Amino acid sequence: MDAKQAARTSAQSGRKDARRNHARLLATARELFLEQGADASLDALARRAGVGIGTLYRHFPTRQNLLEALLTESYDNLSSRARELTGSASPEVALTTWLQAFITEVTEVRGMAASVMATLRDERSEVFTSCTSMRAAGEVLFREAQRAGLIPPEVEFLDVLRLVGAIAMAAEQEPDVADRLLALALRGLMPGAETPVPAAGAEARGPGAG
Amino acid sequence: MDAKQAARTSAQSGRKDARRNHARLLATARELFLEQGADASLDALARRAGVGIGTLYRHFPTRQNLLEALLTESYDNLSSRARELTGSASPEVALTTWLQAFITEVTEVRGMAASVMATLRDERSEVFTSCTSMRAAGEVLFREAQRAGLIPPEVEFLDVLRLVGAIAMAAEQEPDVADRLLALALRGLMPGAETPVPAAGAEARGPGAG
DNA sequence: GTAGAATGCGGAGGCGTCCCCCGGTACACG
DNA sequence: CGTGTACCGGGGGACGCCTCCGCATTCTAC
Repeated sequence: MDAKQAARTSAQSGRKDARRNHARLLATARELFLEQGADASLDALARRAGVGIGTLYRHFPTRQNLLEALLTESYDNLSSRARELTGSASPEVALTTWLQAFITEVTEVRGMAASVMATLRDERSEVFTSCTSMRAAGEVLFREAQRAGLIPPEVEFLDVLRLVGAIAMAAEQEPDVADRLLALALRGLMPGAETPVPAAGAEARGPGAG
Repeated sequence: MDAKQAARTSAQSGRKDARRNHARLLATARELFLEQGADASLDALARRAGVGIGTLYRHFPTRQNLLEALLTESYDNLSSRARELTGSASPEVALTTWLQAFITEVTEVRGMAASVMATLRDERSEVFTSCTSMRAAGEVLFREAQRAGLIPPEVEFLDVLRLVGAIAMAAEQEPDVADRLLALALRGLMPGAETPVPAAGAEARGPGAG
């Protein structure tokens, strides 16, 4: 039985104590991680939840497992948020508002943004379903903005999420820069430039510039 | 004696063995962190450097201290890189090339980007001098691009560094997205939009979008 | 209600890491 | 060459991670 199934199994197990402990651990984890960040001691978590350490590890064999369970809730929040914003008269405001919400949600627990970045690319993750839903819901907003001519057609939504996720990682250390960085990312540093970025190999003095 | 002074003292101490151990530790740290990331075991570092663990902690009381010492070298590299690129016929290529170099340099050691973000804001840091030089050298490139009309005048260079640092943090997990994210950040998601980003409080459905 | 089986619980303990601390030692200085 | 000082080394306590297994609780069948 792998980690993924372990978590799922105990969530649906017929035994009452197992379900209760599962719920208790999840709630306590959210509380503790909010206070201390995603690297809080798991021993402390078990203690605070009033549960043996063995029980914690049976329900969530890895810390990542625990984070992903919490992440699921965040993704679901963001999904409904996106649906609320869909069809807005201003696709621009809708998308930027949602991206702000993304950052806020993900920044709440210090260290969570890294997990977000991980789940964005890992298709085998426990949270893949929630993550996909969120991506789909957000992409609707994105397409609306694109249809309105606000976003160049060749931009990929996944890259946008990655960029905003990167901003969230930075914002965990310095919360007040989140808005400015998001604004900068949206407008672009060099909006008018023709060459988006030179080829990665072009580390020399610059083609045709010497 | 605080951590900052401890490191500085041993770097300049009259004693030969102290200087030798300092240099040895620094070289070994670079080697080990390149291999294993910035969270490699410090016991292992001392062992590999052929030095007692106590010596390591006297020279570098915290892991952050060690990272910052390495960071100094990176910052110095980036400074000279910027100076090489200054005055290029294409300010656009010069700046983007330098920003790429920034990401490459900072991504080399897994976990370093977080320290970079930290030193960008901490004026009391051991590396503040190097960091400031680098910022100044980079800002010359930035101003050239601004003078060429490539960058809106109200953009702040520090925010650019923060954004690129954020991309670097993300790129540590997924190196191949660095170029795409940088390109996206340079052009902007919504280059033509008028409202850069709604006020942080505007979490409602969207003004006038009722 | 009861007995047996299945499943989950709990925490001791092994391991690795971090970091403090102090007895001993090598070096600078006269 | 002698002396004091600053540095060296590593033992050891504290803590966190995770495994393992005897015991308790819950479920199921009758």
